[in-house]
Amino acid sequence: MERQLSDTVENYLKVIYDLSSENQRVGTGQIAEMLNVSPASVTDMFQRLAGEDPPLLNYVKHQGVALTEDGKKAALETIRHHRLLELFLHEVLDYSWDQVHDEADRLEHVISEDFEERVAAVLGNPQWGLHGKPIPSRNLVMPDLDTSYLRDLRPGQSGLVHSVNDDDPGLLRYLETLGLVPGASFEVIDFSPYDNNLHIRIKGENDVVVLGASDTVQIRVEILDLAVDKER
Amino acid sequence: MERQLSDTVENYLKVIYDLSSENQRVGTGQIAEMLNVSPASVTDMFQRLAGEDPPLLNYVKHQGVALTEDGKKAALETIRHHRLLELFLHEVLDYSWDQVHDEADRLEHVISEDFEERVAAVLGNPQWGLHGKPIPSRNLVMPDLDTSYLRDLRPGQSGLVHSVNDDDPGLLRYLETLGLVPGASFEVIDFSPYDNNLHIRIKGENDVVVLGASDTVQIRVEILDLAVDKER
DNA sequence: ACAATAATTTAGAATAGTCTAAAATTAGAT
DNA sequence: ATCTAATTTTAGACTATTCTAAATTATTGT
Repeated sequence: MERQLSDTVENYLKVIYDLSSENQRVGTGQIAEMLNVSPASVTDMFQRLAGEDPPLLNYVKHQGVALTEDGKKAALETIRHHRLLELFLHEVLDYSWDQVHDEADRLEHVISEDFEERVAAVLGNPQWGLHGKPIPSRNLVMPDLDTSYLRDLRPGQSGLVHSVNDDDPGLLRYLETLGLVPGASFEVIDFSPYDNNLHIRIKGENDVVVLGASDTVQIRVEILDLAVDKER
Repeated sequence: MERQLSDTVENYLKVIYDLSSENQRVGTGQIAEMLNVSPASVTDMFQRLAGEDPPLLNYVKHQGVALTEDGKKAALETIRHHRLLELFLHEVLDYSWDQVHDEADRLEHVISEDFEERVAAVLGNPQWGLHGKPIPSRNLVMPDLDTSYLRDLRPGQSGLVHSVNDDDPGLLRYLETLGLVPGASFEVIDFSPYDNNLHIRIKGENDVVVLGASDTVQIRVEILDLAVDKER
C-alpha cells in the first residue's frame, strides 16, 4: 500500500495540494512556477503520475490535474511531516519561525514513520503548526477551515490572524516585528484600490501599518463579526 | 569551495573512508558489496569522482582508490553528521542504540550546517558517538586511535570495549543484553582456532560468552596491558 | 466568429546513476 | 614462467528527471 515516492514526486503532490484549495484543477504553468521547472517537465510529470497504478492524479489534457484520494493522502503525509518538523525545529533546536521552512523542506522526505511519531509525541501531538496552519492528523485527516485572505477584508472589518505562509523568511521576520502573528487581532482602517494596499491597526498598537497585496495574500484570517467569537 | 554532493556520492566517500582505515587502497569489489551495487557501477563512480575538479579520489586502474584531502573532508563531514544524529536521536527522541543507524543514514545527507551546529550544541559538543566511535570535530579533524579488533585478542589478554559498529541492529541488541558496551571491560578466556570463536568473561559477570568471528570483527577494544590504564 | 496571444503538449536530447554481458587485466599456484 | 581463476573495466542500455524548441490547443477581444 505504501508506495515509495521520490522527493520530486512528493514535492509535486504537495504544491498541487496547496493550489487545489483555491482552484478545482491545477494547471501546468502554476506548478512550473512553484517548482521552478519548465512547463514541459510538469506535463511529463502529470502524465506519469496520472498513469501510476493506482493513479495519484486525475489529468485531463489542457485542463490540468486534481489529486486522487491516493494522491491527497500522499500530499498530506508530506505536509504532516513538514509542519511537525517546523514545530520541532523551533521547540527543540530553537530555530526562529522564519528559519524552519527550508530545513523542513528537505527533512520531510527522509524521515520515517517512527521519527514522525516520536516527534509528534515529544511535541504533545500538536494540531496546529508554527505558522498557524493545521497539522494533518496521524491518519491524514485535515480539518476544514473557514478562513479568508487578509487581502479580501475591507475597512470596518476586523479579524484574527489565523495563519501565515511559511516560505518567505523576510515577510515572517517583518510580521513578527509588527506582532502580526497567529492569534493577533486587528482592524482594517483603509484600503487603496489603486495599489490594493490595506491599512490596518493591530490591537494594542497605535500605529497603522500598510501592507501590500503581495503580503496580504499570504495571511489568512478569521473575520470577527462584531462580538461573535469563533474558537479554534 | 563547498561542492554540493549527491547522497550517492556521499555514501561512496563514506564507505571508502571506512575501508581505508584497513587497507591503503580500496577496491571496486569491496565497495560494490558494501553499497549493494555492481562492480561496474563502482568503476564508473571511481572514474567520475577521480575526474572531478578538484578530484575527490585518487584512482589507479585495477588498483582501486584512495581519498584525496577533499574527498576525506567530504567523508568526514558526512560521518560527523551521522554520529551527531545518532546521538541526537537517542538523547532527544529516545531511539535505542540499535535503531539510530538507519534513520541517521538518511538524515545525514540533508541536514544543513546550521542544523549540525544546533544539534552539536544541544548535545554539548560531544566527541564520542553512541557506539563509542569518535565524532570528527567541527573543522573535520578525526582523532587517531590505537584500538584493536576484539577478534585479534587471545586468552590471557583483557581489554576495554572501545566501540562497536552501528549497522547491525541484531548484534547491538545482543551486545546490550550482555553488557558488552563501550567502556565495559572483559578478559579473554579461550580461543577456538577451527571456528575463530572467542570465549570471554565480562567483568562483573560469571558466565563466559562465546562470540563468533563475524561478531568480534565488529568490536574495537583497548588492550589492557596489566595494570596500565589508558584514558579516553 | 476569428485572429492574436497565451498556455500546453510533443519531440528530441541531456545527466546521474544503475545494470548485464563481454573483454581485459591481475594474481595465485604449480 | 605460465595457465587458471578472480577481479576489474568497457560497452551498451535503461530509468527518472530535466531541458529547449517546435507544434498544438485554448482563450479573449473585438
